[in-house]
Amino acid sequence: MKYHHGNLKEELILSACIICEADGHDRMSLRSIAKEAKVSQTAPYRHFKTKESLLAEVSTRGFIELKEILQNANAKKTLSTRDRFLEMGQTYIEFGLSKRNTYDLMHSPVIDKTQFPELLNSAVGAFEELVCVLAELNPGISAKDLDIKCIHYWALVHGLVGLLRNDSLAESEIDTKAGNAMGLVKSDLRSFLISALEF
Amino acid sequence: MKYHHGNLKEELILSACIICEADGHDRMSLRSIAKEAKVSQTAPYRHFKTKESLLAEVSTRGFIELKEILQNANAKKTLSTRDRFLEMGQTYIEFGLSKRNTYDLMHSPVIDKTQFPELLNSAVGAFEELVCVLAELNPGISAKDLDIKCIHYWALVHGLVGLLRNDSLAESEIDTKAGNAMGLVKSDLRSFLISALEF
DNA sequence: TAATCATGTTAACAGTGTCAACATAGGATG
DNA sequence: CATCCTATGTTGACACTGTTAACATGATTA
Repeated sequence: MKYHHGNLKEELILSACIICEADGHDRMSLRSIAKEAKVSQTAPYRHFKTKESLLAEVSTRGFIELKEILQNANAKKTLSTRDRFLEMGQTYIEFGLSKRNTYDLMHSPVIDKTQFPELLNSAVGAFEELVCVLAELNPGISAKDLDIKCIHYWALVHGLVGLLRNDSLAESEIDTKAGNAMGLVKSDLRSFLISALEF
Repeated sequence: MKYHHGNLKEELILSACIICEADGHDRMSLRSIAKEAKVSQTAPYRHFKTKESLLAEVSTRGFIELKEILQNANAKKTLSTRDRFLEMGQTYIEFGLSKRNTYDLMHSPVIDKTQFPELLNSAVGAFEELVCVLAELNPGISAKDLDIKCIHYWALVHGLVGLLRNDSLAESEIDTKAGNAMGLVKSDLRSFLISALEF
């Protein structure tokens, strides 16, 4: 049995990604990850200065994956620009709903993005996918208006994920207007996005 | 010196509100709150079954305050419906930015809202303020379309807060498009909301 | 007055992130 | 080849956390 693991850093990150998505980043302990890699509790400290920096790595991978699937959605060249845009919106929201805990980590304030340039870059990268379609969708738009449109739609899908993530509202047994509306949107995301487009 | 505190529950909640906003809910410990109330570490457990339930109380008060300030914004009867709507949007966003940590707690998944009916009610209450203005702003709108509009704007402001909260993007030294756009929106929130209205 | 209940206390448990001190594997250097 | 250095691992410890159990006392009620 060799003393050195050989690939510990990567294995720790992968374990962290899995545990983080399974249990939520706040329930994830460095020790449990170390144990899963069959390594001592403090071994991770040879690769990550702090727990936060490991989480930053997980978050970064989340943004990278997000960027990739957004790119894929935008790469369906048989679709019209408008349809690709809708596809991207749907893709984003589905990512936020299926990778709940990872998505949560990605937007959690426990990680100070300014301290992790790579993380910041990956986050910006995902955002810029949206800029691309919107620029294509609105030829001749001024830079300022494009910026505003980007923020608008980014906020829209991001906010929508935040709301839909709240099962408490969407699936609340209390029959509130909010609950109804949420269910309505959730059941037909595409229609909602279209109507949002036409606002 | 009396053995019984007399008003411990309320004092704990108030302390929790302060500490939570100051340090963030994840850095807040029950023990520190107990210490601040000059009471033993386990005294809070006579009033709160778990830390989560104390946080739920803090969150509830956040939503109640949010509802109040939204109501206040909507109560400025000298303003047009449209201006009141804009006022509410601005109010919401400012709340999210000034009470960062509280806002974060209110939307944090660490609290399972389904387990705290009072919290759920307060959250729905705030939402319904938006429903009111939008109904007034769009007379004769169908129930379904109203629902969709509500979700749309709620998601928009909620998402915008989420993005603006990320100082990493808004104040990033990296001169990205995202950063530029964010600063643009932040500097003139009202214009942004107006343009969002006209989309 | 006596009994009960709400509300406080102390002691302890298992779990956490993190650090210091130590040990060895494997490559670089003489 | 021998030696040293650095990367990477280990053990042990610290202060802190949420939470429970067992106990004590203040206030209320019969």
